[in-house]
Amino acid sequence: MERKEHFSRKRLAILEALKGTTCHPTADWVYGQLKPQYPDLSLGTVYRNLKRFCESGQAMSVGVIAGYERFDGNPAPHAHLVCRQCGAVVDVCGLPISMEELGKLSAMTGCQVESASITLKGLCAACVKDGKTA
Amino acid sequence: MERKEHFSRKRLAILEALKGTTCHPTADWVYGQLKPQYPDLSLGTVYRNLKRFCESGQAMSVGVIAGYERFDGNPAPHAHLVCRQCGAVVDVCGLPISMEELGKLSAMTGCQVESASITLKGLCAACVKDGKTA
DNA sequence: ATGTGTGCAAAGCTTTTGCATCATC
DNA sequence: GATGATGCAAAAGCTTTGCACACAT
Repeated sequence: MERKEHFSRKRLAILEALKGTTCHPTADWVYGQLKPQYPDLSLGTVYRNLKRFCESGQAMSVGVIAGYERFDGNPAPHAHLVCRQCGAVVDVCGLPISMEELGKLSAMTGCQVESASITLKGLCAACVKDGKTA
Repeated sequence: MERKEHFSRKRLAILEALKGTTCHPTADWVYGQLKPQYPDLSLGTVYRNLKRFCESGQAMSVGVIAGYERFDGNPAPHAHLVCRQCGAVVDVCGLPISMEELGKLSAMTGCQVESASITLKGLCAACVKDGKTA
């Protein structure tokens, strides 16, 4: 009993929308982005597919920020900065955690560390420029 | 107009419950923990106070894990490991990010990095021992 | 006394899910 | 023709909130 996957246009469109942006969108953002082109798109479908992508490794979740789950179509490990002012999530390169460190941690703690994610908090470049620092 | 804070017993109990555990509880866990001693405790009160503690810096949020927000009464910066099997959140010492690194990142990206949090995924020590590794 | 904290319960919100229908293989 | 995918809408579930009352100062 092989499991066949039907590659629907909408699924592909959702994946492309996700991979075509670096804004780490919410399900609703993807929905709004695709709705004009696919008027009969359903929000449930967006949720179903995003979840599917995360499980299959084609995408990942950045976590729940301000009540909304944020997704990331970039599979390469990298850090994120969450702007406390505008809520933007921006990629940050120069990940300072190595697999070596993870191995050390595993040995020290008795846990089995499989992956690490770094989340920074602060102000994004745009908000820094605005100078509206609270 | 100074703002007076009334230190109610329940508020103190909630804070103590949070600081007295390392399990990074949910609001519901705290509620269940205190309910026997405070039969008229309300879940809303737990939520209100946890939120308050986070805003005042007496506690922090570890984020939303499996649909529940997890809280941490330990103000010292440290990493967390989320067990993908049992959902436990355990503290991990030996934080490999320095303020120096954060400064570098700020300069490189134009952002203003204010704090960093590291979240590891894998198996907690207990689940490693059980050997039920999927 | 005054103003804050709480209980209760309803509302709010994102996300999930069931089922009939449609698309893909 | 089968089987997987989707639309629609209801359900689920955590969290928030309004209001009247109780408590701390």
